[in-house]
Amino acid sequence: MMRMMRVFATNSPLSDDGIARGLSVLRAHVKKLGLKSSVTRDAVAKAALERVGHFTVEDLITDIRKDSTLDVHPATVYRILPLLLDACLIQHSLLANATGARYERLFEREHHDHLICIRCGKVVEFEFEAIELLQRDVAERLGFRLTEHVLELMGECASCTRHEESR
Amino acid sequence: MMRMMRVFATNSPLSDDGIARGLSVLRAHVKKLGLKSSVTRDAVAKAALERVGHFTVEDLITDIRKDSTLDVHPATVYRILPLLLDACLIQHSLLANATGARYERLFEREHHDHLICIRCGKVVEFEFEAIELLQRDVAERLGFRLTEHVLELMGECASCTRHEESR
DNA sequence: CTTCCTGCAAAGGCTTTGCAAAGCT
DNA sequence: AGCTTTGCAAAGCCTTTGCAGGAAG
Repeated sequence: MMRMMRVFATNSPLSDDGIARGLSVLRAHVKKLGLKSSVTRDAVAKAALERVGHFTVEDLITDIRKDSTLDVHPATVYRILPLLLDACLIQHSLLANATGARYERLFEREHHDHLICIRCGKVVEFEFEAIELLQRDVAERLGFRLTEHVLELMGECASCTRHEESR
Repeated sequence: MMRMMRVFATNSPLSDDGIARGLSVLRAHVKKLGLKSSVTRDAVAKAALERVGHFTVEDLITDIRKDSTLDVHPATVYRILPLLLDACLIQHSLLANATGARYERLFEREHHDHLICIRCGKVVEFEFEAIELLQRDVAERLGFRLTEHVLELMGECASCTRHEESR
């Protein structure tokens, strides 16, 4: 009962080994589809796996440019992302009010939901088992086989509330 | 305990009186901002209030064209929607995987979350108080003042599951 | 009569697509 | 050699913005 809610105040980076495992998963997935691995695909996957929080297509391109001499075209990233999604390396994350698609790493991470500060944009990740259970309960009662869910809580974080008061 | 979960299998239409009340709210809101009412604004608001489920900008334009001789330009609708949001007549609804912005009526409706069939797209609306309570609990524990939330459950509905089995 | 609203057209993001050149196996 | 992948440019959506004419108070 004590560990029902876990809080990931900071989303931790994936280890080098983890990144290597992720790349293997992608290569295997690509091969299974009868497609080919490539330097570009690996670079995009690596950039995505290295990212700590939520990211955009542009973030990936910037990162890749920073630590290699590659300059990957946006269109190419848009073509590679479905592969990463398919291979379960990343997932969509639809942070409300954000323009453009956001993603986040899924590989070797626990499921979590989001608590977003509407003032400063800070994102706290959490998992609350009781909520998960109730969600399954609702779906079942309504005759659905639950496969996925999105839960985003929006509000004002403690420090933003404080700053407001002191004004 | 018996009424903890309410299910709105069908989202019911707003009565004519309700629509009239909605329009009054909009007019008052517009006046408060020092702006002007107009035939176009009323038409957009009426179309939005009459809508039963989730809708897009294009839906509204189509509806207006259908029951009046007005032909409202998209740019105009995009300029009117913030007013409706502000006046709490409608709210954003970010059904995952949908392209383009979606809205739904908020005026004279209860809060609800969504259960979406990933096969046929059916949307069931529900409210589960226990989940709401836990959400507030999470936010509080993490120092947030909760103002809003989005919960969407995705899965396969009973009839889609049946059809699958019989294939 | 003054101010705001609307339609139109153009411009802005983000994303997708067609094509030819480059890269793998 | 035969295939996939990539970069580029163009096109596609959805949405926003500037402007001039029209409506509201």
